[in-house]
Amino acid sequence: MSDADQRSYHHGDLRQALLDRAAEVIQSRGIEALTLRGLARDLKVSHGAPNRHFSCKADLLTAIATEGYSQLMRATLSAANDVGNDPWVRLNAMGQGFVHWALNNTAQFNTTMHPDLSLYESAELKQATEAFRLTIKEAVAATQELGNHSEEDLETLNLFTISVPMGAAMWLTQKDGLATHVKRDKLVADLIELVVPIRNRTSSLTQET
Amino acid sequence: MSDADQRSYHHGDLRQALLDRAAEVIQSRGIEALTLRGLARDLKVSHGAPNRHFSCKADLLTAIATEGYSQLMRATLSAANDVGNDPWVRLNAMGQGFVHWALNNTAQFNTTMHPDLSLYESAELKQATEAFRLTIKEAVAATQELGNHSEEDLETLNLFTISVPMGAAMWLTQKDGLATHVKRDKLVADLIELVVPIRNRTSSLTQET
DNA sequence: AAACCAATGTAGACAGCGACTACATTGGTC
DNA sequence: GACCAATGTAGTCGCTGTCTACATTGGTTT
Repeated sequence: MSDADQRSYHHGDLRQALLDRAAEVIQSRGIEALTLRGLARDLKVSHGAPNRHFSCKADLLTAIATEGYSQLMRATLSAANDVGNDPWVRLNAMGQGFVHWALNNTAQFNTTMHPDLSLYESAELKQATEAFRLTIKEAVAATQELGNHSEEDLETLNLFTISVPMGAAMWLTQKDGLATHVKRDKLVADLIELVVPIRNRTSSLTQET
Repeated sequence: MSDADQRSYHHGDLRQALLDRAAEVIQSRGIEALTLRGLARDLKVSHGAPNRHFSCKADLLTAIATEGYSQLMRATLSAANDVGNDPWVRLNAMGQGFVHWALNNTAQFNTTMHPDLSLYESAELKQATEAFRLTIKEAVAATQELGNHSEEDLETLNLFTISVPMGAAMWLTQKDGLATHVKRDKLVADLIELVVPIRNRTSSLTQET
């Protein structure tokens, strides 16, 4: 027996191990092929062990989705904070951050957006979803106050701004997606530029005066 | 026994009946809750009957998705043909047609975009997907030739144009989506206007001269 | 009209799965 | 050291997908 097999009766962090392994399975064989018993086999625990952490399969998927929205929010906010205080530049970065997170975490992204989960009515997932939406909405509102599509209804502008990264992520994460891997970063940058233009422009902070 | 029960040994059109019932089940209980045996029970046929038309569950979902892309293409082309020959006006109508089809056929839309299906590698689905993409791409190219974002790469512009309806459909078809039912049509129209503006503008066909 | 046959339905079997139960082991707390 | 909640194990049940053998049908060929 190798050292790896010398586990104690308790796994230690089975919950996180299940989440991690689930993402791998979804990535390679799809959400439908994910089974709690399969995860248990992969992690060398009994078939009932996963139920101690997730009451059912939908509960596991919901946990992945909740974490997905949380990571998505962190990724977008992190991208914004990397580029300073200009609301336009920040919003642009957030759009790119959204798409890049989706492309780098395909399985989690797909699970996060799985339409079945809204039927499960999880309070945690709902909260995470709302928190993310609010983050985007505030960023959009900040640019609108500076004159970005100032004549548009905020709801419309918000939907527009969030639809482009979402739609792009949907198309690009598909197999045989619309773009090759090489030019992906430039494509994403050019795409978001069409929604939140920041090139050939002095800082809005100076324009603001 | 009622007349409805006086069926012959053969169903008549079990395949289409399965597809229709599947959409209903997905709508009300989600893709994960869809079972071939459940469909068989609902349609009063034996549990093995669905296998004569769909070799497995993935095959059924793929058929729904294939039909979904086909309907999506017809819906967008139909919307374009309703508004004449101006490429901008047509593309605008196609965007709205996309979103409206998704909102009116939520279950089919969700199934059509199900990420698992790309793992199944169906030739028919691939063909339907490509046909739809080509339809959009040609419409985008037609507007670009008339000067719509003429400086942009066609691939970027295509992704932009198709991402907005896709992203909007994803958000709006979710439970607790971003918009209420009443203002939905106006919201969609305003949204697409941001991507393919046609208001306050004379016909591009006259501008073309 | 009778024979034929591919399409389509039925019935049974099997392994795998989700979900539940009773029981076992652990580590921390009084 | 006793206790106990958290966590893992093992067994069971009904349901599912999928396969196989068999039954029924309608259309085609002769």
